[in-house]
Amino acid sequence: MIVAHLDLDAFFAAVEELEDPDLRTKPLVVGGDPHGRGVVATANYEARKFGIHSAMSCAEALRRCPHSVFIRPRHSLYREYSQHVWETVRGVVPTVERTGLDEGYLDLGDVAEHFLAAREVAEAVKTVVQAATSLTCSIGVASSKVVAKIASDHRKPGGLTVVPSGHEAAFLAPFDVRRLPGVGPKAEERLLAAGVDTIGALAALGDGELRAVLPGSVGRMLHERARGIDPRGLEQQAQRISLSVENTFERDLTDRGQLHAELRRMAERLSGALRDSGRTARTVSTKLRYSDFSIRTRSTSLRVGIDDAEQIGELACALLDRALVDRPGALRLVGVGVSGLASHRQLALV
DNA sequence: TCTGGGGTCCTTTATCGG
DNA sequence: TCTGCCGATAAAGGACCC
Repeated sequence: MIVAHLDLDAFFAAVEELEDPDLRTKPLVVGGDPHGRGVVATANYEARKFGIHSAMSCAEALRRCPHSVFIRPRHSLYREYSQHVWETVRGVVPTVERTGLDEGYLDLGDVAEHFLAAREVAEAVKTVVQAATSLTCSIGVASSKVVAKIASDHRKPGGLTVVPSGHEAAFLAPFDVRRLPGVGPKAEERLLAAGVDTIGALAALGDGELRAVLPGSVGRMLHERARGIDPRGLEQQAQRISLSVENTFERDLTDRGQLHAELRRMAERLSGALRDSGRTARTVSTKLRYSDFSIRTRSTSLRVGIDDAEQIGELACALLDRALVDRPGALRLVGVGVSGLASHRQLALV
């Protein structure tokens, strides 16, 4: 297997720069309101010089660089650019698995029989993407998804990193363990506490130590990936299995009338999305986030699918009330989700 | 005054019928 | 009647990703 991971550089910010070239020389933050509770979605490289990065609160970003330009994300615009990018990529490499608007895997085994040829194909992809969209990307090429993904991030922006087969473990070894996909804040904390700070150190762990630090199937999988072993192939684009809407309030809310009104607005949006796609949902879930950031969810399933805003809203409000009886308190966020989706016309009995 | 919004997948626990 | 146990399914929570 020869697979490439392609990642568009600072995608949202790069698109905004194309739309308004004056932004190119300025620190740019695409995200929420810097005076509210938003976080940074993407910062351009000018802003990153000030230590601003994704997931940072916008208030913090403003503090670090008071003359930053803040822009709200324009997702439909990014979708258009993304579509153009991936159409262009498919012109060179037909088998592609998109994993986000701005990233995906390319099957180079289809078009190159060795890593030397794969490098040239990857160069060609970068060139055509830049020519077609003026966007730059970084690409990693390797024998597995996990190695390709880390390689694409290795030399950003605009980088190309090829890891020939046989060199996977040595390539991965020096990186911080947090760089391994699947290691989030929790796993990182456990690993660091056990003195495991690099991917190489994780790879070198014995079975017993591994089970003590990261028990279960997650631990085994991460241990394998740390050695560059990753059996995943490219997948077909999967169907959506859930839809949800959520909103964080400017200030925490306790008023049930206001909360219900918010849920009903969200139900309207979900109903619209369901109807637009000709689907119904069997399960409705309500999510609550309290002032202390803890999360509760309540869900209920019906025997038949629904797409009606009234019904979804009614159920969502009832679930909220139930949750608030179990645990009263001020809420900073509520959300509604639907799952158990089925297509209208082809009610396939399984 | 920290900490978004959209998702997926996995694990644990509760519940129910046999 | 009481008590496991098994398997299925729903509900809830948690971790993670972009």
